[in-house]
Amino acid sequence: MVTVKEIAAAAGVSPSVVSAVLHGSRHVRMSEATRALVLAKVEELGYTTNFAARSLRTARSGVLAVVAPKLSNPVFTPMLDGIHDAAEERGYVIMLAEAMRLVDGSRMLERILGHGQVDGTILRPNADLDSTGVRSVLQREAPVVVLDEVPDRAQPWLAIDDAGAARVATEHLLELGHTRIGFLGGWLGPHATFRPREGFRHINLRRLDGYQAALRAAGIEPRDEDVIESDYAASAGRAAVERLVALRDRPTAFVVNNATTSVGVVAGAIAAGLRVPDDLAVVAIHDIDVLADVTPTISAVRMPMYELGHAGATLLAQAIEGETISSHVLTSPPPELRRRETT
Amino acid sequence: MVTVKEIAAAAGVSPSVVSAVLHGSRHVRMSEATRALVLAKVEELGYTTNFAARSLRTARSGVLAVVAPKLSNPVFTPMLDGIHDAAEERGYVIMLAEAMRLVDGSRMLERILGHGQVDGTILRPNADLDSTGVRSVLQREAPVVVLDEVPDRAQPWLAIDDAGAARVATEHLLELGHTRIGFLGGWLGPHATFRPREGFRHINLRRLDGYQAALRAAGIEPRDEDVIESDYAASAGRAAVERLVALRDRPTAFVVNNATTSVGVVAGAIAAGLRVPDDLAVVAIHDIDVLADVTPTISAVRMPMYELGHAGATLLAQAIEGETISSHVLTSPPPELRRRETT
DNA sequence: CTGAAAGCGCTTACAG
DNA sequence: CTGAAAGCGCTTACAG
Repeated sequence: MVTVKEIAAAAGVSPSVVSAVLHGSRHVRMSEATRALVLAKVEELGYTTNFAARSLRTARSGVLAVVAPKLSNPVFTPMLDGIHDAAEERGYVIMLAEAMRLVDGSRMLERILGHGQVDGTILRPNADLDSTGVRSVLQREAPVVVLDEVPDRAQPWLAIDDAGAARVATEHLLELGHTRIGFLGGWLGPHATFRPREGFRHINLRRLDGYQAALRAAGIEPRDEDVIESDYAASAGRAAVERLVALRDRPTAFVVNNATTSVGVVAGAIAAGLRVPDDLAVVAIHDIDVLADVTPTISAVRMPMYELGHAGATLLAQAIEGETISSHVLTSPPPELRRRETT
Repeated sequence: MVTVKEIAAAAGVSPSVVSAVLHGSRHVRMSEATRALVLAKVEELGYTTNFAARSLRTARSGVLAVVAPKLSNPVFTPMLDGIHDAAEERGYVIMLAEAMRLVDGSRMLERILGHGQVDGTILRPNADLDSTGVRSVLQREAPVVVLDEVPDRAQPWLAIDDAGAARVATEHLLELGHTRIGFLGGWLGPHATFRPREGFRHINLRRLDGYQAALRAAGIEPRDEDVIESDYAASAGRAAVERLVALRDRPTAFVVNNATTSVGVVAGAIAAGLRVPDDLAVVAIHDIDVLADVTPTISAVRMPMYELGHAGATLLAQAIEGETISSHVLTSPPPELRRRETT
C-alpha cells in the first residue's frame, strides 16, 4: 500500500505537509503549488488513508455502533435509515449488532464495542435484551445514546411520544363513536425487564398510559379486561381475536400496539366472520408500508422512527465531539393518524 | 486505558508473554502460574484490546462490509441475518452501507472500504446501484463476494437458483390447470445495468428463463405480452392488475417476481372485483412473513436468502483467510413452494 | 513557516 | 525458553 511517507518522498516534501494537505489543516501552511503537487501524487500513486493507523493515533475511529433487537421487524428499518443518513452527514460509518441474534456467550458485542473500535453506540433496548446485555453496553466509556427508553443511569436518551401516539389512536376511535375500546399487543408486565429511570415508564406502559388517559378524558373508565397482552407476531393478533369473538361482551375497536400484530388482528377478524370496521375497528401503533397495501388497508399512527434514528445518531455524534447535548422526547413531527379502511 | 504494557508490569512479565496469554499463542510458552497471574491482572485492571492497534499491526481488521441496495426490502433481512450469524461464528463483525441511501458524492463507501477498515466486502448489487458504484467496490484489493449476480470479473460470487424458483412457481400453476400464465414484476431491459459475466444473465432474466422453460416443457409457447415489467412496489402490482382487467384476453394466473409486489397484485385484483384464486391465481417469488398473515394468504416460493447470506459471509471469510473457494449456485435448500390461498 | 521526531498500542521476528 | 526491540502508518507537538 501507498503510505504518506511515499507520497511525501514522491512530492519532495515532508509527511507533515502531506498530512496537512490531506486534512486541509491550517496549522501547516504550504504554497498552492505544493498543495497541487501533493494532491497529484496522491492521485497518481493511488494513496488511501490507513484508517487503523489514523484511529490508533487520534483515538477516534469514526464508527458508530448500532445495537438493536432485530432488524427483521419492519418498524426498525426506518430508524436504521435515519441513523445511516445522519452518520453519513457527519462523516461516520455504522457497525451493526442485532442483539437478539447474538447467541449465548457471543463475543460479537465485546468485539464491536471494544476499545478503539467504535466512538459511540446507539442502543435500542427491548424486553428480550436481558439486563446483563444492556448493562454491558451501558457500561462502556464511549458515549451511548439510548433510543425509545429512558435509562436508569446518566446516559443520554431520546424517545418518541408513545403516550401521545396511543392517545391519538384512541381519540380517533372515540370520535368514530366507539365507547368500548381495547388495547391489544405487547407485554406490559414481567417481560418488560428493562428498568427505566425513576419517574419514567417502559415504552408499552407509556402507550397504555396514553390510551387510558384518552378514555378518561372522554369520561370512560378503562377496564383491565380490555387490555390484552401478546407478543408482536401477527399470529398473536390472530389468536387474540379468535379468543375475543367467543365473548358476548367485548370491545368494538382496538388500539393495536404494533403494526405486524394488526395484520393478524384484521385477518383473524375476517376469518371469524366479523366485518371490519363495522364489527371491529382497528388502529395500529406504527405505520409500515404493507398496511396501505393489504385488503382492507389498515389505519395506523405513524411514528417518527426515521427522525428518531436521525436525531439519535446526531446526538451521539455531538456527544462524541464534546458538544453538550440534552436528552428529550422528540416532539416534531408528532405521531400522525393515517386513516384507512379499518376505521 | 489499560495497555498490554501495564498488564505486563503488574504481572511482572514482558508484554510478549501477556500477548501470548491473550491469544493462546504456543510460540511463547509460560507456566500455568504465569498464565493465571496474567489473566488475573487482565480481569483486575479491566484490560480490553485496542483494536485499532491490533489492526495496524496485523493488517487485519476483523470487519466485513455489507453493501446492499436497501434494507427496507424485507427480502434482504434474512440475508443480513445469515451474514450476521456467519460473521459471528467466524469472529468477524459487520459494517453496513445501504447503497441506495448513499447520496451523490457520498464518501461513506470510500470510508468503509478504505484501506485498513474492512477485510472484505459482501456486495449485493442491483439495477439501481449504478455501474460506477459497483465498479468502485469491485476494484478494491480486499476480497469481494458478489451475491445474487455473476460478475464480469474474477470476483467470487454466489447465487441462488432463480430459474429454478420461477420454474417451481410456474409448474405449480400448470398443475392447477392454468394454461395462460403471466410473469409480472421487475425490470428486464435497460434498467438492469449490471453487466454479468459472459454466458450468465441478470437475476430477473434468469427468472424469466425458468418461467419460459416451464411453459415450453408443458407445450405452451410463451407470449411476450404476458410479461409485464414494473418496479417492486406493491402499488406497481396494483396498477398492473388494474390495466389487466380491462383486457378481454388475459392470463388467469401470474408468477409475481417479488413478494411486496404480490401483495399489491392481490389487493388490486380484489379491488377490481376479481375472485382470488378463481379469477386470478398468484404465486410470489420470495416468501416473507406477511404473506402468511394477509387475507387471502399468498402462495410463494421460498428462496434461501438466509442461507445465501450465511454461505456468502462464510465464503468471504475463507477468501480472507487464504482458503481456496469456489463460486457456485446454492442448490441446497432448493426453492420451495409454499401453497396458500391464492392458488 | 517547515521538517524531524516521537508515539499511539499492539504483535512478532529476533537476539540472548 | 524468555524478553527487548522494532515497526505497522498515521498525526501533531515541538524544535529549528
